[in-house]
Amino acid sequence: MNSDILKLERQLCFPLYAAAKEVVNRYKPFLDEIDLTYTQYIVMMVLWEYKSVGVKELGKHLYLDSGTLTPLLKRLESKGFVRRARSSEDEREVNITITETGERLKEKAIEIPVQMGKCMPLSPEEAGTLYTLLYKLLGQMNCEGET
Amino acid sequence: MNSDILKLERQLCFPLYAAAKEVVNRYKPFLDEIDLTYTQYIVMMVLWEYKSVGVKELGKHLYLDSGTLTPLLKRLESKGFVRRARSSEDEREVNITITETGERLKEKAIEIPVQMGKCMPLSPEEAGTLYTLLYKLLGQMNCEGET
DNA sequence: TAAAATTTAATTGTTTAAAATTTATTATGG
DNA sequence: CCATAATAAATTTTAAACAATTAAATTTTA
Repeated sequence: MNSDILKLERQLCFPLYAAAKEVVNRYKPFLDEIDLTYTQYIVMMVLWEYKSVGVKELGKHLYLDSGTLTPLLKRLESKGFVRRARSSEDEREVNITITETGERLKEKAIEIPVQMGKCMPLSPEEAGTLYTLLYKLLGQMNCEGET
Repeated sequence: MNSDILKLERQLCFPLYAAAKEVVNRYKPFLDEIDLTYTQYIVMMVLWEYKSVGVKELGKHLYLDSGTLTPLLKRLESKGFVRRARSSEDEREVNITITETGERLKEKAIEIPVQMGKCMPLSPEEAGTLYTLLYKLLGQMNCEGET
């Protein structure tokens, strides 16, 4: 009757799931100030870096698909941070381009990682280890080969 | 112009957020077989261990509130895995009790952590380190004292 | 004891997330 | 050239998550 296997505290998935939620929650007060949700924030991060990307490409960066991105990008567009336009070369593609307003948002956002860093109860070495392990997990997880 | 700070690959939050989603996704094919979502699965884990808990207590275990749990528990009840009943001592409280059907589900679920373990591209030591760091993060995160 | 404060779930509204389907466009094989 | 494949985004559906509010019950306190 080895049913300890199913205890919550034996799972690795649970602290991962819970910690991710908690961290996203800690961002909330800071993100509220610039009128972004966490997911909108990471979309903006990609745009601050690349200025213009297709929805598909954006999804590849963020591990998200059009079902999540389409409505989210429409909200970002209605806030004026982003412009959506079908590509002229390939009309199946929609290009997302950052606006001037979106660019200016970056100046306010720059403080967020700084503030959040202060909340992290991990040493730089621990944070580095965590980062490495998470990317290893993210990149190599495999239950009967896919994507 | 130090704007590298806002690059996606400089963030710790992002691999955490993305890895959590990926891991939950990997559970899906296994959980589909026993007709549970991931969140329903962790609720059942608590119930397999404690048999009966209040909504409040359940939320404390899982870092969830009644806004998430109430509809989820109603779904579990309609599947027959759980019974909901107001406490007679304190009628504000709702007690969640596992049913016989819910108990039997455990026998099928027992294979899931075993299967998932095989997908983990981490050594036992790495998994242990990750586990420790995640719980440290979960327990000690603090941006101007709260909960 | 009566009123105020607190606690507990439930409800409502918004956003995120993924699967499945649909629609439009582009690429390709015969 | 055309029928068919494949691709890209959008839409729909179901579920989760959280904030804010409401409603009911219990405790505190005046």
